[in-house]
Amino acid sequence: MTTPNADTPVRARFCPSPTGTPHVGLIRTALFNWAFARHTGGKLVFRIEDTDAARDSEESYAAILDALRWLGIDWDEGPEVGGDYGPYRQSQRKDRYREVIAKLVDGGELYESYSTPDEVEARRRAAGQDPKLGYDNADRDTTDEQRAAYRAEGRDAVLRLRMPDRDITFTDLIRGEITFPAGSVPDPVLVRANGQPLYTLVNPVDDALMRITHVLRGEDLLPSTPRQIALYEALQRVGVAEFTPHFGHMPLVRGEGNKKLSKRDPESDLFGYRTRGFIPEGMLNYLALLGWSIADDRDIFTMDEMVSAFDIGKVSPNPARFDIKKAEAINAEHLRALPVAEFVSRSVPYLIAEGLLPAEPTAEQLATLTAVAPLVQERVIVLSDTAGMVRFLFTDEADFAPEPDSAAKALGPDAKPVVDASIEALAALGEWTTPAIEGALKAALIDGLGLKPRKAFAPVRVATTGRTVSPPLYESLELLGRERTLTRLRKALP
RNA sequence: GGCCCCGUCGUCUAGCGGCCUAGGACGCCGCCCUCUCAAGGCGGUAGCGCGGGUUCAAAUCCCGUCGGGGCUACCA
Repeated sequence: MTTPNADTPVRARFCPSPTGTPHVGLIRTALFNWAFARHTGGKLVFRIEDTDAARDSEESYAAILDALRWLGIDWDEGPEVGGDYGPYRQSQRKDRYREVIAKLVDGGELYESYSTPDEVEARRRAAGQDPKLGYDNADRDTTDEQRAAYRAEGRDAVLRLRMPDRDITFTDLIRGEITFPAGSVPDPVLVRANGQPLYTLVNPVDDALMRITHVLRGEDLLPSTPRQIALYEALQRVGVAEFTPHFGHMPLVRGEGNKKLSKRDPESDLFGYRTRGFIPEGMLNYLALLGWSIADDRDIFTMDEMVSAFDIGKVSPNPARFDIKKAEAINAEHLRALPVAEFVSRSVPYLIAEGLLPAEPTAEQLATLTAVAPLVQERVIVLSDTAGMVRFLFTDEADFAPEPDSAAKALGPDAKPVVDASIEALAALGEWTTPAIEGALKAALIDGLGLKPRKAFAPVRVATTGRTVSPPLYESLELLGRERTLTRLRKALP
């Protein structure tokens, strides 16, 4: 088979069909194509495969663009950026398909098939075979007379590609040599009876017209490769394609229970992660780990690092399980690596969503947030966690109340002496600073009441921050201010 | 059923014939640090599916077997 010359510039592509919300497996495919294109200095072509009007939606199309832009996966040709091989939405390429179909028909590469699915199944059963075997190539040699008879009956024909009568072998970029025996792939339908081209036709045709050199896609498409190779060869014979691209089949992303992560599975929803506060750096880094590794002793890296190190040949052929714990750990690492100002600005939308901040936070609110940010940054794994950590700073006294579980643990009757002593010590405090607060509380509770630190600070923490888990106590109190601290301590116990 | 792919700790992986009494990461457990929780540090747990070959030597090569997965539409 004719493959691209080694010096042909790389043209990879990402071609989702806009059905449903973006799936993490789909994004992983986009990421690897992107990294491959960037690493090789080639182009990434982005094409929308919207040939199924019944399933495609404009919302889904917009969601895919949103997803790629959020993640920073950019494309060189495609929707909204244009390019020399457009249009890049298949729904706008109908005329091209018509031309190609005509060439294939003229070249004798396609044949009319009048068998209905029911008839094929009946023939399989009659022959004692499993209907799952699919089409039986029965119409390959239909005569002109027979065709005329079918048409006279009012039947319409689909157009099928005649599969070559030989083994089809290709070298997969990830898996090595793969061979499909002759006769194991039935002649595929390329054009519907109503004249509409199918994915089986338009996907390879567009790859050919767009001069795609490398097809990197999910392993689920591996079985369709032989018929695509056969089509490429036909396209070359009729002068539409110059070569058959290289193929690389990436391992599937699995969910619980070893099955392919389904679109229906909430775990597969990319935007679910964004809503929780995964950041692009963390999401991408984790997705990259699903089948690829940058080194044997490191798994945290930036996309620049990925691009310079990426090698499609080093992608693992094994299916990978989407592990939320690991994803969270990776995200947390990237979150901690953010400059404080960046952490703050990325947290704000989540705090607004939680109702802790108004749509237009004041300078004072932002200053408070910036002050606690370093304390919370290393305690959260997703940005939405920030809300729980800073709620105590952005809640009015009238609305403030410790979380019931925490109150039950730390604000029982035996907390009274602690709270009273704390109020007394803090009210008398000269300067309201972290060291002063620490000194006052330790003197009053540890030295004064003779309590263990663990016992001493829990009531104060819960009374003022509302939770047993909070940013460091003295710093939190300093930020809260003396008046609010004392108010909360006084209201802490009935 | 047919065709194809895959098989190293629970999970993701490194490993491409000797550097492996198998390395890293997440998880989990313990210790240290400590005002809570994290972070950080230290330590631990746990794996080459099985059986044959080839070889002086196999996680690495070959065959078989078992197991898992994918595809099998006039969807993409």
